[in-house]
Amino acid sequence: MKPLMTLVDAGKITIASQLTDRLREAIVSGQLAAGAKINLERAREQFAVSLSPLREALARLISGGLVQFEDNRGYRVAPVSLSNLREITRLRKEFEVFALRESMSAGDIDWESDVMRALHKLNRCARDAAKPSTLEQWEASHREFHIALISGCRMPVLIEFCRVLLNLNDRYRRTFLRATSGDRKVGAEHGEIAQRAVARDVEATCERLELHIDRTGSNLLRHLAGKIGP
Amino acid sequence: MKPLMTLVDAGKITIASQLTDRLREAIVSGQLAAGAKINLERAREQFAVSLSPLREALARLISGGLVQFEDNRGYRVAPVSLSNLREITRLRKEFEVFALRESMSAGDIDWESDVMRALHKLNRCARDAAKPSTLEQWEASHREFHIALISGCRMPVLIEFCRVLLNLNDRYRRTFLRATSGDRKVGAEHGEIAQRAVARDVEATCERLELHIDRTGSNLLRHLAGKIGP
DNA sequence: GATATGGAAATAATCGATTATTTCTTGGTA
DNA sequence: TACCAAGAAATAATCGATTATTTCCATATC
Repeated sequence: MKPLMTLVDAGKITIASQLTDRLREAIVSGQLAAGAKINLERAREQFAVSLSPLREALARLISGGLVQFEDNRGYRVAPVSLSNLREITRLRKEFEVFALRESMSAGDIDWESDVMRALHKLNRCARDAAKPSTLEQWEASHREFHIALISGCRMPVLIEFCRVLLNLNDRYRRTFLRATSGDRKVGAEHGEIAQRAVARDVEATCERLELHIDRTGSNLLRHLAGKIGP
Repeated sequence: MKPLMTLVDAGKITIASQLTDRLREAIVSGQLAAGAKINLERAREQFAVSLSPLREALARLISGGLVQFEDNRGYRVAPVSLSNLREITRLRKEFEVFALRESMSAGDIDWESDVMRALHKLNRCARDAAKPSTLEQWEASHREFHIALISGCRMPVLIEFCRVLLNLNDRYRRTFLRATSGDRKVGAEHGEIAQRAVARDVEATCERLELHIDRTGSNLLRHLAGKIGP
């Protein structure tokens, strides 16, 4: 019996599960390059694990769209493309706005509180381009904020879909927009969306989220086109 | 070199990949009961495979929503519930209709042809309750038809999401509606949707697909409530 | 020169055995 | 009886070694 332990770490215990998180982070952060072949032997050494948990972790990442697989040819990091980024942006608008609308209709006080908590945490994250750990912290808080917004909808499958889209989107931002300074507008947008969401100002909130996703998506597309287009 | 082989089977070669398909089919067909724990040792024997490909196949199925996993407690078949079925129906309406609308806007002649081909194949499937293989064939054709409808949208991520929802939905139908006779109305609905889709009669098509999903969903809900409710 | 062929090296896939963790059972105690 | 602890059995997780497949390269052939 180790109930305290369980409560304290509450996290992934097995190698395969830890590795799943580490690999996802490595891909989303751009540490593992888009489109790159994943050599099992080298990955095994790099992450200091054995083959079985490595394969299991990679298998789990396939349907998140971050890893591709082909029989007898192994695993590779999913490539990036303009069309993929366009689709992700389009789907985020469709799915997240739908989920947010549901949240405002079904969310209770706990949901409202979670949104405000996530907003506060996000606002308190100081991004210091010199310290990568602060960037990672901001990314985590940012993802949590967007998930918190839609978590009132009580649709676990939908939330999971949105989480997948957020991961895919974050990879583009972290890989191709790394140096960007904190873009003042974004912070203000988050605050306004959160405020109006808990106030159940449905149409205005949805409109603003859609605009927010669109604006950040277009910004990303511009940068990406500059890097892989010409 | 085996180019002919590759062309002929064009399919899954490794044990892990074949097993992924077999396990998905076993779950969707109800052969593996919803909510049931998956004992690795017994599964290993039942499917006559070794542990590594078994774990890898199960890992791949997690994010399709058919398999759940917990560290050190292993894998289990995802449970069914009224709320889960309600969510799936809701999401299918939202996303399949969205994808169909896009298809009608972006689909080319190949898309139209695929739709008509899938419709024809589906119509030619005679369901004989005495012959399970005919039921399986119908299921495959039915899934293919719904995928063909939305495949014109050119959004691979969205198509994959819809495929996941279709799998989840099919499990409910195959598990809780097995004995149902061919329900005449459904066949007519498919035909009408396909015809109007290729005619780009956007609003009428979307309306009918939404109704189709809603009707089959409600029917399922009724049956399911009768079996697990009281 | 382009293309095919054979074999070696690299890599992926699988297996059987071992280790770690959980679950079950039994016996003790308040 | 209800609760707890210790040991045993069952099960999950991991490892190292083996097998199968692909990729690469040198050579031969047209």
